[in-house]
Amino acid sequence: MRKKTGTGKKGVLENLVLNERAQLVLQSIIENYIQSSEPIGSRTLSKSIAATLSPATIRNIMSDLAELGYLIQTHTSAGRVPTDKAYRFYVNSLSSPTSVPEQIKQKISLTSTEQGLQVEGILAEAVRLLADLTKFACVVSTPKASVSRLQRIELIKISEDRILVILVTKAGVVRDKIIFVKESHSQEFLNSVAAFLNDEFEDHSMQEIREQIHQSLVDDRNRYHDLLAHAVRLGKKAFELNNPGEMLIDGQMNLLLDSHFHEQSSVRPIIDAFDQKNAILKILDDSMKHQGVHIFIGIENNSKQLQGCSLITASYHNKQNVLGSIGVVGPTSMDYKSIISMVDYTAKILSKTITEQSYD
Amino acid sequence: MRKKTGTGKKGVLENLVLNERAQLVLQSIIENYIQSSEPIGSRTLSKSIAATLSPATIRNIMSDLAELGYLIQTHTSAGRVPTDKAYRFYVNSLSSPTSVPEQIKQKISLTSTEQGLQVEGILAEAVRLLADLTKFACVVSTPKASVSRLQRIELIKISEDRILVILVTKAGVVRDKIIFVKESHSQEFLNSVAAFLNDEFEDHSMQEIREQIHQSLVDDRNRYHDLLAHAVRLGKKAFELNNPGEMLIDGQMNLLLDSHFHEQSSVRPIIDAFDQKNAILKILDDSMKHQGVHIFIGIENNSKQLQGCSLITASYHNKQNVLGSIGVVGPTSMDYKSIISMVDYTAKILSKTITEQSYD
DNA sequence: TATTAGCACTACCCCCTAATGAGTGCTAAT
DNA sequence: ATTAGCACTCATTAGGGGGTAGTGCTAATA
Repeated sequence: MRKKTGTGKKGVLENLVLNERAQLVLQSIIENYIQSSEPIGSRTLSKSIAATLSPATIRNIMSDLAELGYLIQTHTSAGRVPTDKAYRFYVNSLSSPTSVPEQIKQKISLTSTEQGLQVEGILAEAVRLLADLTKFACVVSTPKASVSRLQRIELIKISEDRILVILVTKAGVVRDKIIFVKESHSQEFLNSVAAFLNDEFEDHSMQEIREQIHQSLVDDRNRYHDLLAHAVRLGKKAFELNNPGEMLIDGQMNLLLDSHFHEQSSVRPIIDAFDQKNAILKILDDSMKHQGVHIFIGIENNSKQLQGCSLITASYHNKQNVLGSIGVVGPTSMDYKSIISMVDYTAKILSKTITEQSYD
Repeated sequence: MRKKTGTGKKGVLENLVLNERAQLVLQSIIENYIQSSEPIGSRTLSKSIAATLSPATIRNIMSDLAELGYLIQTHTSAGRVPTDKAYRFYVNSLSSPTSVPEQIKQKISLTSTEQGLQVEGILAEAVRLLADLTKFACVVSTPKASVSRLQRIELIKISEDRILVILVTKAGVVRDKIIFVKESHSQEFLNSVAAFLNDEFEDHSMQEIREQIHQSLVDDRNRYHDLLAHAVRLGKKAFELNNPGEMLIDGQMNLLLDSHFHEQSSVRPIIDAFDQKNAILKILDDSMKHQGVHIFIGIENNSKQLQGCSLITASYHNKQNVLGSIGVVGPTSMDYKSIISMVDYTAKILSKTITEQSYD
């Protein structure tokens, strides 16, 4: 801690804003640390920094930065390490995502449409790609059922008491599920029910459909209309929420092998978070609310388990709707600049690919 | 190495078969090592072993066992560690799978059928369950497309140039895929094509179907029959192999956190094997050929990457066919006895669950 | 007044050493 | 055939010293 020697002395602090030089030093520390993941000392910094400043001057600045909570020391005679607050400063100071190097752009391309894969397949390819590029763990949330709009429903009689329901959404997601019925229906009958449901609900969101069906169930008039009554009852079952695997994960292993996590124990809670899914899903959901890249740094995460890492996410969409988000989970000391641009670019390519094969 | 002192002296070796006491010692070493994963010395063993043998005697026996390749020393003055050959001996000496403790049996139950999940969902639950129980990595191969028999095919017009193909197999696997066509077909026409294909191919294996379709393509006569010609052409596309994710993996992380793998570096090749999939798939495939539990110990694996671990697998089936295998990937020093019984029991429950919801 | 050189101080890291102890192989006694 | 005894090996641990990268403070300097 640096002693203030006079009343007029202000150090790096001026109206709670870092002065320019302090910003430069902080940024330099962060960039150095991101590269080496080892505490940065004043001497090292004095060499690597653009402006010519002596180690002593830098020490003074660093001392102030430490006092303001941007830096910490692991022990007395060690160099300094950026805090989450520092990363937040750093990230905010970055403007919009920088453009991705051409050679990496070439790697980011999704070929799965050619193989007739559906959305899930495309997502799987995207998340794998991003994991390979960033060398961190990556996640992508599958399109939310509630916002997806119906393209087509099909009912197929599989056995006397089982009906296969196929739901195709405008975004190109195909969901199949089997429902059990007490009474047997002929395929012809199922066809008319399906036709009715298609007529009634095409282009409606799943959420709306469920609500309307619920409404109809309450409504007594339907009871006397045979087709309608069955349609409503089957429809209720068919549109009931089933969300198998709301997110895809890839590259978890990268975390364990990453040098930024010096100790295994620090990765453990993150792994647990992956297993439980909900904390990460929450973040992916949140990031769907606004355009562009979102950054969640360590301590800022509501989930305790995720306070040892940072997430960088971006939503993907088709022509009509925001469908989900894709993101990277890595150490707080990750290379934000390049990761941000990769996530941004990948999300854009993903959106483009999905839009191309959507049905509207 | 123990010096042979006379012509009549035989040590533990008698006609290339270990004598009873040597077997006991070896077994005891292995069981100790499985528990502690630390080299076993003669003194430790002398205490834990049932028969009363002095450390010196045990040393002699151990020396012989080492000479025969059952044990190795990490260094001169260290205790001894079982080799893969020793594990093979140990595993062979175990009779059939021992029964699973009641309290674990209760944990092994698959609830996903109640939620209307299909085969993939059941497999996912099974592999997760097994990973949780064993604390190792687990894999399961999805039913092989080639042996699955057709229950139903459905063609749904999605847009002018896209048709959604739904394949339902007797085992209850639903596969959907989108095929692209140059000329537009009406839904009615697609229905008759589907009806034709269903008539023709129900209960045939995918393999057979592909072959017959190929045959028909060569056959000139079909050219003049419009429906037939289209059916054949669409059918060809529909039945073309697409195998998204032929195996499901869970619990990879367990390996990295396991104490048996002292060094991270030893897990690396295994992780790579998971990524590449084919080596593990090969083993799962092989294990489908015979009933019961299969054990692959370290060096016995053809794949170099897998020589640092053991696999325990068992096939699962429905009433008619062997469908795939489920297995555990763990250290060569895993607790074979209990893992074997868990895999065995899980595979049986899995078979039962799948059989119940198969269509024949 | 801001910057910097100088200096005392701190604590980690690395290397060396010595002591410890678990384990072995061999031999001779039982 | 078994075991007690003994010399020997070698990993592991603890302790000590030198080196080093870093700090904070003070006083000199521009």
